[in-house]
Amino acid sequence: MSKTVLTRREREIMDILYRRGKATAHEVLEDLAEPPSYSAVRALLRLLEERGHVKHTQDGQRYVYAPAVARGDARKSALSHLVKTFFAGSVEDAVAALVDRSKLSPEELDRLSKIIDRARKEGR
Amino acid sequence: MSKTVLTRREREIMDILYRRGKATAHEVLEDLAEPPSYSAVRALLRLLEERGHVKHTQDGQRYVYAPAVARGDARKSALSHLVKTFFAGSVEDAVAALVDRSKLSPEELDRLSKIIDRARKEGR
DNA sequence: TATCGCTTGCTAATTTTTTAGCATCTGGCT
DNA sequence: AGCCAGATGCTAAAAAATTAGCAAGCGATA
Repeated sequence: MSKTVLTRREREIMDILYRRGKATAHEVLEDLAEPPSYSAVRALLRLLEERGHVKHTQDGQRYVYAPAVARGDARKSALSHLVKTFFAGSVEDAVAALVDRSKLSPEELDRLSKIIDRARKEGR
Repeated sequence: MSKTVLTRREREIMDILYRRGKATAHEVLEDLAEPPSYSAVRALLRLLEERGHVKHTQDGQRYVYAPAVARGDARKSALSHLVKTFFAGSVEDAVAALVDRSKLSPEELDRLSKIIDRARKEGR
């Protein structure tokens, strides 16, 4: 398993890739808050690829980068880390914080109820 | 505003502090997966304090460190970052993933239903 | 074909992070 | 008093990350 702990810039770039799904070096550069040079971004992407965090496909003459691990898996591990770190492992508390903190529309709340009901059924 | 992006070690240490609430340098060292020297940990803690991420209180002759920003605020910002990055801003999707991914007991599911009901009432 | 605009590959230098080690202080114990 | 254990402060060295710059390839187009 490759090193899971990323450096600052690496983390920033991975986040952008997860947000966009995929991106060229230029697009990554655009999204960086305090952008370094274009060269620096390319170098980082190359490094990330070397370490297995990212893969690229060729589109015409340029590279399009995407996270190497599926969005779903990344979500799972990010969630589990967050729950462990900030909510002492309590999923319930985490959900509560999410729901409380954001103004959800009645429709969204209904859908959440459904999700919970479904979990209840699947559970037995 | 102090720099919000932490280095690798800094992030690791902050996570430990959030998990434990507070900790001495020794305790932080214990929890680190690939621990450096005790000196290194102390140096990092000092740095983190200097940059305002951490504060310490004195207990007898040793320092007890704790995150400088309240757990609640840290939760909020971690959640919001995660939702933005991995769920395209959809709180609903994030909650769904949390619920799906973890085996919750019927009691927990009931409590979640209540949380949602409450949000519904507060919403109008 | 000549050249412009875009790309990548690579290298080397700078900056930042990370680390260890030593000096020092304090409190308890013999 | 003298000594030990355990703590901090500080500094300098080592390692890693971050960056810029240059060489070179490719395709479009004048």
